[in-house]
Amino acid sequence: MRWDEIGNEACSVARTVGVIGDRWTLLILRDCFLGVRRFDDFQARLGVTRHVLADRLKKLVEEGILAKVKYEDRPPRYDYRLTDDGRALHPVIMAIVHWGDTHRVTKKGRPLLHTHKTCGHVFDPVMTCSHCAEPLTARAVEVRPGPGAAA
Amino acid sequence: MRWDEIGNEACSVARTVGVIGDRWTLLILRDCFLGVRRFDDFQARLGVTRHVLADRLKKLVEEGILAKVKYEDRPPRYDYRLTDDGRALHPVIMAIVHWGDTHRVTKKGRPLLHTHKTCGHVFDPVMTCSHCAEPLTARAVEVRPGPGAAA
DNA sequence: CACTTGAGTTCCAAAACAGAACTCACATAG
DNA sequence: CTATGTGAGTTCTGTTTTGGAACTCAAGTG
Repeated sequence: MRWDEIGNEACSVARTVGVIGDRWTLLILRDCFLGVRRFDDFQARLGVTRHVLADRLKKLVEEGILAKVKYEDRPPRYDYRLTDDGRALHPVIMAIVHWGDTHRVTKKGRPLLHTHKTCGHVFDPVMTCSHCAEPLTARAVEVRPGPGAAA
Repeated sequence: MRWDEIGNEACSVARTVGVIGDRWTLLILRDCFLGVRRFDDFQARLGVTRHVLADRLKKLVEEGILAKVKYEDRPPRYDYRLTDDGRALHPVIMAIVHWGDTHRVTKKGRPLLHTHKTCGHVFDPVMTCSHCAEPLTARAVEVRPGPGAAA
């Protein structure tokens, strides 16, 4: 399989990975959620080559994850902002952060702390069941083919 | 920045991405959670080259995400199983699946349905706050430097 | 003995990447 | 009006990483 075909797979993981399953793309998204918007800021923070950054941003725009917005007319300047589809990726980034925070800790502790504005407390993200609201564990989840399953 | 240096970054996203932030690696993990254990099964399901598959499995074992377990003595045969650290990645995969299910749907519907054994219902994963148990939104989360923040 | 299975290795050409320099449009300073 | 700076890329070159296919090895099967 090649990467330009992965969007056609039946699996939702494959289709999502086709959009965000690139090392740099995930780091770009992390920075987007931290408020980074401009080309040179991404480049300086990530240390990615400008070449690759331009390519990834273009793909994210094509996929509707980021929007290129003109923020100045003369000279024309654009920045990249999360769309609603892009913001919907927040749980993915939170899940990734949390795994790093709990399974790849350094002696110094966590690099970032998350505060929930709604309740005002520092928190960890917890994956729960939309029906009973209990925290999910891998073993408590059963997977069955759905209507869109492959033949 | 090159990939062999990313594990030293202060950011938890970077450290996690250094472990699982590869296209094939995420698909391998998806299959692990679906119960796939053997080299040839991964290869057939993913369509990845054997070369790359061997490399990714080796890295996952080195990282402690998978364990290589002998399941037959003569001839010696091994399979790959999730460790506890690996199972802790379940929320990441669930978040990815859910984004695909909701933002990259096909007319046919979802390829897989998830049932929560605890409550017996088909569900969606919901990211919630460990403190107040409310569902999280990107805008309700405030990020501040923690003890392990970079200088 | 010929064939199959599981789990990889080896080889080569094609694609992606890192690093650095270069472009372009405009703004500001001297 | 030349010199410098800024934001947002593009181009160039040499190194890595892939994709695809074939090959190996150890053991079991007909």
